[in-house]
Amino acid sequence: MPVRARSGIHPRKTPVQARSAVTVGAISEATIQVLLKHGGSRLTTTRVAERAGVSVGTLYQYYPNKESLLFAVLADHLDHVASAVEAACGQARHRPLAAMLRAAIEAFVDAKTARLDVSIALYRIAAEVGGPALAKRAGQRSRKALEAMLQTAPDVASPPDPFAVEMMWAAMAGATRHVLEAGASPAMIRGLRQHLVVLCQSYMRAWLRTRGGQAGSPTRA
Amino acid sequence: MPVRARSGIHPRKTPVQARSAVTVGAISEATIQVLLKHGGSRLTTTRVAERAGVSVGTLYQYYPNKESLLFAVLADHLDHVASAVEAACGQARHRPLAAMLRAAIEAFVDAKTARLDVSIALYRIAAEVGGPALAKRAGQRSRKALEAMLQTAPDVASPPDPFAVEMMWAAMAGATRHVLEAGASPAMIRGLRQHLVVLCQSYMRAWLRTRGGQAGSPTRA
Amino acid sequence: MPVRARSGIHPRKTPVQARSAVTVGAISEATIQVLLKHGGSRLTTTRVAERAGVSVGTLYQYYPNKESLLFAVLADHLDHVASAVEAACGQARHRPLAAMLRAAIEAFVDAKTARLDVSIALYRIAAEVGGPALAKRAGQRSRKALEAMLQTAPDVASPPDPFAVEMMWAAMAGATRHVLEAGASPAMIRGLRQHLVVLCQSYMRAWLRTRGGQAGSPTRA
Amino acid sequence: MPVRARSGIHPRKTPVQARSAVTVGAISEATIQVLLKHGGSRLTTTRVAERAGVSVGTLYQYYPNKESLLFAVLADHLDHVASAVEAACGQARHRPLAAMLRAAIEAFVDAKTARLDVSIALYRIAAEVGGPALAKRAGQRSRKALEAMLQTAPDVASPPDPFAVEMMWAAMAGATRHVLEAGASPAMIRGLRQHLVVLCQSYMRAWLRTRGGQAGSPTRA
DNA sequence: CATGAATGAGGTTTCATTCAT
DNA sequence: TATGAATGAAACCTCATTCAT
Repeated sequence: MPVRARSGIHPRKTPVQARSAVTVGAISEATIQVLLKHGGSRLTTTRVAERAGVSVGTLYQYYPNKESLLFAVLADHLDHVASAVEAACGQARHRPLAAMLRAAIEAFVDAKTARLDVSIALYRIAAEVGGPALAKRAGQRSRKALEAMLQTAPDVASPPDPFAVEMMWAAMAGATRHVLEAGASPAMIRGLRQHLVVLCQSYMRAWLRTRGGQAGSPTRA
Repeated sequence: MPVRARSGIHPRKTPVQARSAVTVGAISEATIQVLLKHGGSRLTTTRVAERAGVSVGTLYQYYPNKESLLFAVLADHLDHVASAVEAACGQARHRPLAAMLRAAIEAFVDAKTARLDVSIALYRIAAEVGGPALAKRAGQRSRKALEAMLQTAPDVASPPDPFAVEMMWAAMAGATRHVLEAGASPAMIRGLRQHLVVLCQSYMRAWLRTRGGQAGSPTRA
Repeated sequence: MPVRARSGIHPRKTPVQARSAVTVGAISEATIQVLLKHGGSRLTTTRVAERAGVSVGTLYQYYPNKESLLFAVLADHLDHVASAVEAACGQARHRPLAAMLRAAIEAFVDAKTARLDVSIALYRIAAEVGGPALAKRAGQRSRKALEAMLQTAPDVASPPDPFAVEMMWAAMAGATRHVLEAGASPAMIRGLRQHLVVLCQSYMRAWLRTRGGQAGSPTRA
Repeated sequence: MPVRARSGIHPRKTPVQARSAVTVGAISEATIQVLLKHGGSRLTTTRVAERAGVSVGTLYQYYPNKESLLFAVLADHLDHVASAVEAACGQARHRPLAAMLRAAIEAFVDAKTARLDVSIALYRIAAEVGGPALAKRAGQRSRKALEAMLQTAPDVASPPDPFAVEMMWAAMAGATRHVLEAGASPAMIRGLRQHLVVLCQSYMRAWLRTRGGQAGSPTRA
């Protein structure tokens, strides 16, 4: 398997040997540790390598540059979360709307808060590392899964349109980020987990109720 | 009240001569321009000064370091948004709940999207610049205003507890950030503006409906 | 009285008006204060002006540049010490050798330690400011005075040659500097004051004893 | 024993590869060269690196900051001098007092004047670089050695107390500094070397003569 | 393959000095 | 005369990246 492009954001080689896999894992983990301990602006390739117990040179064998390293770590995290949502959506098909939403949202929040520190650390670098682009892709996966799930709801006549799902997703992801970045206490996170369900359930119901009229028309004052 | 700290995040001095005020304004504006044109990691104090038409030394007469410059610009923006929300909340007192929420939310979204590019640029640097701390403070102002407004709603028996308002605020602020960072089209922003109203209205109503029982209990599946 | 050279190390103008004299005095004192508080490398013209309660511009009206300011302050101090030694030497004429030396040495140490902090602060900048040159001039005055005094000693047949006096002066000035820079305790300084007298007395006597033979020949082992 | 401090005055790492040692040596030597050629205030890390034939980055791999570089060079010099004194004191044990003192003093002066330019250059930066603290430590070594040596003098009943030795050391070190900073001619240095011996011999003898009475009482006038 | 010494462009910050007001 | 805002050269230091060993 040939080495890939010398620059760009993709990993340089795929770890096929056991040793490589261990090294890559160590580097990934070290990246997060350094991020947590020193913050984004103090994250240097040398420090990451040191923490991972390898030399800088070795780090550069697996990642063509610093950006690709951060990109990979962030992508991993987002993929992991998206997978969790997909799995939950798959399992909740054909259940009532409320149950569906609860399942999806709890899966999302749990995935995000399983390693609270990691989530927060990654929010910090997201902006400098193509985070929005990555988030878009990961978000699409989640939204696709949500839509597919919603199609199977027995208590919903016609499923919500993509925009409503996008909106709900924005509220879920955005509110979660907002709360975590504010320095969430465990109690706060439990509250978020519960209320996000209420919020999405009521939004979806409200939306479905008005779908006959002008899409998305909120109650007029 | 001149601040003389050699370090820290607060401005170094307050202009006493007329031309100083002009200079400070130019630096602020230049910061945003550079942020927009080059992005956070390419923002250098030299470039900002150049763009502002002053020397680096001048920049450092007003801000003790780069961070304080970014901090000040971000704080300005957040203050501006918080003020917009406060104003809207003040004007919407004693109107029905739905109208209240619409007013507040539209004011918020409008303030955030009036200068779309600025908002997006500032999201990019927020993490590196004490953004969360600032956001917390600014958020508190907004939430206070929202709570005070909600107390005067004629069609609400007992007003929502602080946590519900916090949650709603997280959804508003978070969803808006999410949408803007995803590269919002004007149509998208209009959708956001409308749907955020639906979302908050339905959440508030759902919350009020259940306030007799266990606070925040969403519908069980 | 015309303004002097625009550059160089000499004060720019001589204070003829009362106001000027006050200003110059304030600047001098401020220089020492800043030196004590911040150290030589943190001494800036702005800080000195601030401390003196004038603007930088004003400072530059009296001193053409930073070096001249430090030079002036150092010269003042050395002149003051040299004058003290001269006065003591003048008063001790015609007294026995031991009394002469005691008078001169005590005057020197007292002048140097009257404002301990100032002496120490000035040692710190001496090297960067033509200190050695200044010290040479001030030293010459003191040595002249010592020589003149020694000529009048009733218990000395022929007075010591200039080199012996130079040597003694080096020991006095050098040992004092050494002790003060080491962070002298008051007890230490009292010890210095006493022992320097013993040291110089015995050196002079030893020297006079051997002056018949090869000048400066120490006892052979 | 690699030291990793990002700040402070200690070297950053110890060379493990062969070429590192060469680099470190070159930097040390270059520091002295630059000091001699440009003086303390014109000594910049860039210039030192240039002269050493390495890049600035390399310099900063071994010294965390400029101060630590100067500190190291100064410490080297003082250690070297202290070692010379120690060696001389070791060899002169059990010889008569006068011979002892001559040996120690000549060793000291010779060590200080072997590279006259270096000594003078280092005096210039000593004040800005923790020189007094270093000098204290190095002085202690020398004084210990002197005391130990004096204990073995066959012609001295009871050896001088520590303060007398401290005083003598202050005179030796101080006078030498004074003479060298004044721009010593070779003849002057020869004179210093001889007369310092007389001075210390006579002081010690005077001190021993009076040790029965009040310690350190000089002859009363 | 791994290592870690070396590179050097580039960023941040300071401060002596000037000059319009 | 006094002021203090402005200047900008120059210093310090970092860190992504390379490559000889």
